Amino acid sequence: MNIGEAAKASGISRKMIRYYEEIALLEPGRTANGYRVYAPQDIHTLRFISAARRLGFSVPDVKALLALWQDRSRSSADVKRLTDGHLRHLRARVAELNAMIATLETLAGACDGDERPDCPIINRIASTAEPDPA
Amino acid sequence: MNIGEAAKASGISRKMIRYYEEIALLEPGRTANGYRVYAPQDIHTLRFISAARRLGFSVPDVKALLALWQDRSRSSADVKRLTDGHLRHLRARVAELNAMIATLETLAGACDGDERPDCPIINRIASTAEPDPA
DNA sequence: CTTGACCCTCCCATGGTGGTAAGGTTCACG
DNA sequence: CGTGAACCTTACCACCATGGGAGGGTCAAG
Repeated sequence: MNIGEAAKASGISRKMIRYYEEIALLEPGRTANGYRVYAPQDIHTLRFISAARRLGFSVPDVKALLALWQDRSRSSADVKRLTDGHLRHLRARVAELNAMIATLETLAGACDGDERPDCPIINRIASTAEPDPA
Repeated sequence: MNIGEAAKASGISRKMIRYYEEIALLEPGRTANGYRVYAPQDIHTLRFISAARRLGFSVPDVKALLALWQDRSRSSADVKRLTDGHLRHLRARVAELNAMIATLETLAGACDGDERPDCPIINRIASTAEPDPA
């Protein structure tokens, strides 16, 4: 299986497949002329990577997950620990984004959105930016 | 005002202040020996940038906001349009993250987290990754 | 005059992803 | 058998933000 077919089979671009190899997430074989060859197990690994990425795991986390996956003597506690850390990260990010959304919704709701220059959104950003009264 | 003082006054690192200058968000003066000099207006601009970044606006968006801020004949509709676009982006991102969180919470909830290898989290990622039955 | 605290520019790294250029290979069709 | 398309290879560059560091200039206080 060539890299092009592997890309189709895994839904990962050729570029990213080469990148994942570069950072040692997988190690496909090579033909005599240097072409990468993907065995079914490599495709499975690529799809594992893709699934983990879709769950938002960082590439280093994916690397750790792959190692755990391939380690038959892993403890599920390790997987759970990694997942819980990732969940904390995701929840923190969502909280940040929700705070931004709340502020922006308030401001946008107060903005007339007409042809006049007066705008609470930009006023708010500018006033937050005013020099310290100190 | 030197870059160090500007950094303290704006809460933006020296590195980023130079970067913002490089991408033409501001243009401080220079002393004879090449040191950057920040006027009060520059500090205000830096703080504007910081406030907009904290609201999650991308640097290109911040550039547009700065231009609108400095344009006394702007229409508030332009500001609102930009903000609404940003809001859509934020909401979409939150929805993605929430979907990941929901899946991961379910899986983590079903994972014993003990010393045994069996783990629904990794099983799920691996089975999502199985070859197409096709 | 030395020392320490600044400042300068230039390069490198990250995390993921895309592009592109210059070259080699393989295959099917004529 | 030749040739062109469709692959493959490596090696760069880009993005967005941000941080680090090297190597060197400047300035003020002691």
